[in-house]
Amino acid sequence: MVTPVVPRIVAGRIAHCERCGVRARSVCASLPGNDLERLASIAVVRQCGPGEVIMMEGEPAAAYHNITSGFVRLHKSLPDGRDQVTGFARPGDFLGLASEDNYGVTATAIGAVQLCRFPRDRFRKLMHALPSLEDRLLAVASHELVIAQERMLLLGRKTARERVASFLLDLDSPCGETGAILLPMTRSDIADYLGLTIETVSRTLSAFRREGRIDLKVANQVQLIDRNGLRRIAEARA
Amino acid sequence: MVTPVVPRIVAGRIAHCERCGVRARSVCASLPGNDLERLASIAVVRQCGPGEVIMMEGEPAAAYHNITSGFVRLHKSLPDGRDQVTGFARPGDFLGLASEDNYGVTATAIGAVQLCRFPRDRFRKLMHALPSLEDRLLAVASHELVIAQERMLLLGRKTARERVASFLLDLDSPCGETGAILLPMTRSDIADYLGLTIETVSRTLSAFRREGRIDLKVANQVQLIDRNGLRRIAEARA
DNA sequence: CGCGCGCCTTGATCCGGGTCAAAAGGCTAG
DNA sequence: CTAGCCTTTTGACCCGGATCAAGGCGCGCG
Repeated sequence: MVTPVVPRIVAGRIAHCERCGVRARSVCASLPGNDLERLASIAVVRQCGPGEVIMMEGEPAAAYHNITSGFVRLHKSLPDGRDQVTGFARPGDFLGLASEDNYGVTATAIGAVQLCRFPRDRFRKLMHALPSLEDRLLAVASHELVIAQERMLLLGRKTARERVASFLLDLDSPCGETGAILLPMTRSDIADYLGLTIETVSRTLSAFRREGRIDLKVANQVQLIDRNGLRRIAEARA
Repeated sequence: MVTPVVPRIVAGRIAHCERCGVRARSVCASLPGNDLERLASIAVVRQCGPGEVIMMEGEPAAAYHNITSGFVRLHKSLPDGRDQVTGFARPGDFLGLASEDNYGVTATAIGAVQLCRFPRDRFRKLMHALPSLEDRLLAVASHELVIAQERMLLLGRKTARERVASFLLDLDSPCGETGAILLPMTRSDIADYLGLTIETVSRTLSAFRREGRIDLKVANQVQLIDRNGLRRIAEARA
């Protein structure tokens, strides 16, 4: 599944990340052009099919990845099958920061995914040679930590309604498009992300619809109507 | 509360961090001696009394800190008073990585705390000048991310018994001493850390005692007896 | 076109842990 | 030593969300 390609093509793919705006979780965004080229020179393109494991919790952290297209589910599991999704990653996002010698989470492709794969040793060597890259990594890691702590508050202290409202608003902010939010993940992914069951997620979404806060055209397409109401629910101000 | 001191003294305090072994969360540990001195040159010593706020969630991230002595509680709150402790920090630990322009969490002193305070701008300038420091920061941030994701699994998917068992084992590993674990934090801190109530924490500890897995001499002093049993409970293997 | 198979929704019931209440230590001041 | 206060423990009850169990719906495929 790992196909070496000529640097030029990969550079194009990495540069592509920049087009979706400077994303807080993107390492490539806002890197100088020649640093991007150096990065491209050590990258190989990797294609993954739906459900394919990109990296596995506990295995040696052999590489970092940058998502070119598709969505990725990051998660940890308990031996009895209980699953906690720690995050979703989108095009432009960087994978592998939450690793020491071994990967800390499993990354699974949702649908088809294309990535740039950076072998660990070569990447780290390059990181030491490129200060702007190391800076960017530290900034992304700090951002991820802030997000992670927000999620601890959600998982430890929020009710089901508060969790689902927070989730909808989180999806709303980053890339507002036609107005409707597309959910690339299943109810099961959402439930595992929010520390709930699929039934509770479904029931809560139905309740929000009944209350006129959202519109559910199709199961994976949500229109936010009463953003202020959702915000009040998410922040427990009501 | 911020007292400027001559660099020499501060250097001593920072170097002191190294004595408690190379801790994964310590930025100073394993830094070259002259880098430590450079660090010391921009530091001021800060003393905090019990309950004093070291940094406040949402406020401009004006400084980083390194703990010289005492314990610190890191937490986030909801408007209605619900509180989630995102972590505890010990001597040698570095505070402020989970911040972008503003602090992401509140840090409160548990008991008396002494810190080295590094003004943000000067610290960041120094970081760019000292590659070993930036490397270390990235390593600590990666470690924190791994920990954070472990905690998401705990908060999102584990039962009360599993949470308390995990907590006891986490405290056991880092600095094993006489055998008994000293809990510097209150039941309320533990509950807010584990996403439970004080009653549930207390009940679960009592249950573990009744089952012969731990011994509770005093409320804040726990002796682990059946580590394997606790491990089985924590990892949901039984 | 209809059948089968996932995914999602809805309903009924159950239970882990929250809430409310009170008793038991433990610590400090007098 | 005793009073007062705060933290922890224990008990009784309750509720939000999990679990168990049917349906509904959309989609690909024969």
